[in-house]
Amino acid sequence: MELSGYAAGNQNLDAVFAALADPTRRAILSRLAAGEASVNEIAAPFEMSQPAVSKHLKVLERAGLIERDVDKQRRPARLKAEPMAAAVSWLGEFKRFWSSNFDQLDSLLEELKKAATKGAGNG
Amino acid sequence: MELSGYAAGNQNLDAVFAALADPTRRAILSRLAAGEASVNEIAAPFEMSQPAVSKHLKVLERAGLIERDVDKQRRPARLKAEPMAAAVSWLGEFKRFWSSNFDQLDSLLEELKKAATKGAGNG
DNA sequence: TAGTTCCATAACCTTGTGGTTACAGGACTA
DNA sequence: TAGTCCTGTAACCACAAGGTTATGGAACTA
Repeated sequence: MELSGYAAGNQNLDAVFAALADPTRRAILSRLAAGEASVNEIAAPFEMSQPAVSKHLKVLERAGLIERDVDKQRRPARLKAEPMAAAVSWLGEFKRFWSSNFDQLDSLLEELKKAATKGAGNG
Repeated sequence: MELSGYAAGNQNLDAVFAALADPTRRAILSRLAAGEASVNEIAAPFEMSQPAVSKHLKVLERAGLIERDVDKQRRPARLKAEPMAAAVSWLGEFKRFWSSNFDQLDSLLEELKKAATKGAGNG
């Protein structure tokens, strides 16, 4: 049985969590939540060279957290948050250890997981 | 004021996500969800030396994900999952990008967060 | 006391990570 | 065509990560 929909790619959890472990990359993801952005736009707020940012984007891309487009000379990055669901799903197994306030979420989450596993293409 | 309960230590997210990025450490956490365990008990299922496991435990401890006890010669490790809430809270900002199935969680989660911030010591 | 078990630490090695500068190449601009 | 902008890649460096073996110390056992 196990988890069939979310948290299926246990393998990818390594890459996802590792990608999220860097504050620059988390900031990039937050920025991309507001819409896609070119490498220069992404790099602007950081005191860091453009190649460094390109490397971070590569890490995020390998984790499946972003996608790259091609718009003439620009390679805009676009948020692709689905792998986060796998991360949250894994963490969800520990919900009962966080705080009893979250216990109420447990049944709801399971219902939603079942629904997603049955019907949803989620991507 | 800021976020007092969940997601308080943005700093610590680095350590938490980094700790979770290793499959051995995730397995250790899963094992500890069933109850505290000594180093040898933890190390048993892994094809890995005891010092290697000790190192992993140190990483988990620095991330705040486990605590160590002292029971005679044993140093049992105990799950301490609160930092996971910070991780989930950060990831929660992206919920709307995962799947529309999870939209329903949004308001509920916020309510719970407010309640936890007000009253709960969560520790 | 002597031996054994449990664990931490030290020293070391290999690989990965995060940063740099230098450069190349595609696509606009004049 | 020449120049400039945007981006990726290569080469390099410092350091952290994950593993090993060796060792030492505290506590139980005989």
